[in-house]
Amino acid sequence: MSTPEATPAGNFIHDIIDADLASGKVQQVITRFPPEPNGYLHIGHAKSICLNFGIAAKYQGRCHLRFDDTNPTKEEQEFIDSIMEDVRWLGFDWGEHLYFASDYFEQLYAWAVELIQAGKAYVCDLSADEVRQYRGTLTEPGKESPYRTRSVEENLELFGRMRAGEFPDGSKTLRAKIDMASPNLNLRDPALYRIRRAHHARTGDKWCIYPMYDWAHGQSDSIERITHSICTLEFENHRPLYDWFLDNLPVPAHPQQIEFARLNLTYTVMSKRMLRELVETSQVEGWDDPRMPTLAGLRRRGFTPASLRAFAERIGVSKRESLVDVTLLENAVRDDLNANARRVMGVLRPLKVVVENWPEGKVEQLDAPYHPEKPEMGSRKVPFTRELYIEREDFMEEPAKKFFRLSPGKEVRLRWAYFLKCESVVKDEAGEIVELRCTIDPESKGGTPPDGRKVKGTLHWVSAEHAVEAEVRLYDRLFNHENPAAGGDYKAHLNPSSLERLKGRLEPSLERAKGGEHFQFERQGYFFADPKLSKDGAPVFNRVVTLRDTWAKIAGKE
RNA sequence: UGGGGCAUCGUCUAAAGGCAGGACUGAGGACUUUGAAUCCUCCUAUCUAGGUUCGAAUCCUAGUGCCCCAGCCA
Repeated sequence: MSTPEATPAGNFIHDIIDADLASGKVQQVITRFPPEPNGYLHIGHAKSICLNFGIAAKYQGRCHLRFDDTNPTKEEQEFIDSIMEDVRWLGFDWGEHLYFASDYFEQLYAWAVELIQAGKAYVCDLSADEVRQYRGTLTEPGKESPYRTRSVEENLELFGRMRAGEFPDGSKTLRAKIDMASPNLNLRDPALYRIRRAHHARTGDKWCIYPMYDWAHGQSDSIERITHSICTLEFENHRPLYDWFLDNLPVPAHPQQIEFARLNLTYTVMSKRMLRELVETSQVEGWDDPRMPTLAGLRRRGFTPASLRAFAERIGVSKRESLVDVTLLENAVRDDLNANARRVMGVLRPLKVVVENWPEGKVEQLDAPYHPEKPEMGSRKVPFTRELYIEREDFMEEPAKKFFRLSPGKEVRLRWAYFLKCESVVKDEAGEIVELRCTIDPESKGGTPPDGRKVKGTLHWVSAEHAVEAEVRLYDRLFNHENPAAGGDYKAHLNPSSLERLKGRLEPSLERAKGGEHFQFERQGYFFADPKLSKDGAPVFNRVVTLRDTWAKIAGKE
């Protein structure tokens, strides 16, 4: 069991566990994360993973990884693999406690037989349509199935033949005999088994009957001696059924189901259906597209496991449905990368600068520290030459109020280099600025002139001759609506400019950047060398998140 | 309209009858070789109406609003 960081800050589930420990109801806390392998994990799952593994760590218990693989028509090995990879990447370790609900199929079958013997389950021949008719509605009770009164012997025989494959798919179900008049629809004789000739990723063609979620989940929890079975709010209505099974079966333990509110994040969608649709309709480049809220996507974008854990910690856990502001996530990754990412310089939209008083051909290697607060991170050399690029938006011919970057006659500092003064502006026939003629103060080498004069602006820059050209991908939110799933047509809210690809001019050290490395491009944001796209000597950078931009705020107000 | 849940700053989330606290956001300032980071200051909340109580976010009553449930999905 790994424990990434100490994580107190309690929630209502911790309170329940504290009470159970205090009363002696449980000695060791055991939780589980139970994904269905029918899709990729997303940040909502990360909340659950952090909760369950976090509890195990806090109480020195353990957390199992259990795949809820009871529906072979939807589940695939690809998803099993990706889920394990994602949980590990997030920083959690289930040790030897990897389980599959399908491991329990035999035991589940035996319990079903016992339920039949106890007169509490029966084989029903109603079609799916008929079952729906018989179920009643929210306000009216259901009708009992005509097959409800079959004898134990007949049920046993029929159930055995269901398993043996004697009946066609969908022709029969095994149902619990509970109460067709219950106001809780889950208790109106729920199906336990359906007949489905489908190849299962783990059991192959051994079975043609498969257990339903409700029948499998609680018993699986019990087999694994889970003490606290934590799930999302929509399963609250299932808890009476969860308990009914455990109360009516000779199970080894009766775990406690606890529900919490799932995560919703602004400017994205979280439903598996919608995410799948985005992938299948090529709105994104795949499950791991850096704009996706999947763990694979966030990982490729450059989010760190620590930042996701910190985010989970900050949003807390409760039963209130909420829509968490995505800036919380963005700030979590800024915090992590601010502390740990090397600073480098890269110009995204270049504007040429000619330093008139710098000799042609002269190259000076200047020392530039990698982190302003962590000298132990070392430094690299950046070449200074007569022709440079600066950021286009760092120059204004007619400066706005409070603009203290470069403009005609004004002086700024080039980071780690010299003070630079703009002498004149060169334009093309169309009136576009194509070049700046400037001079530097040779006395100001390193960035501090001996006369002690100050400048308000410091600019990043790169030597034109030495610049490495690399693809830089500027990612923005996938949707331009705070809650795209709310209205119905979420695709109408897709942000058309969620990806901008451009050719950056980067400082030479970046040519050696390896896929998987993080950087701060100073004054721009945090970037990540895409592990999938980067090649040796040809990195591709994803923008994880911009830096906070006070200037944009000021400029926006003017 | 049956049943199950949930209502606290803009957003999340604490407070188990005793000063409504924290984080993020926002506003202002200090510092700054990143308009970043850091530091300081400040603003903003108990769904409504009654009741119990010396005292209510918390207990009671009656409302209101939102979410979930009619898969042989999970």
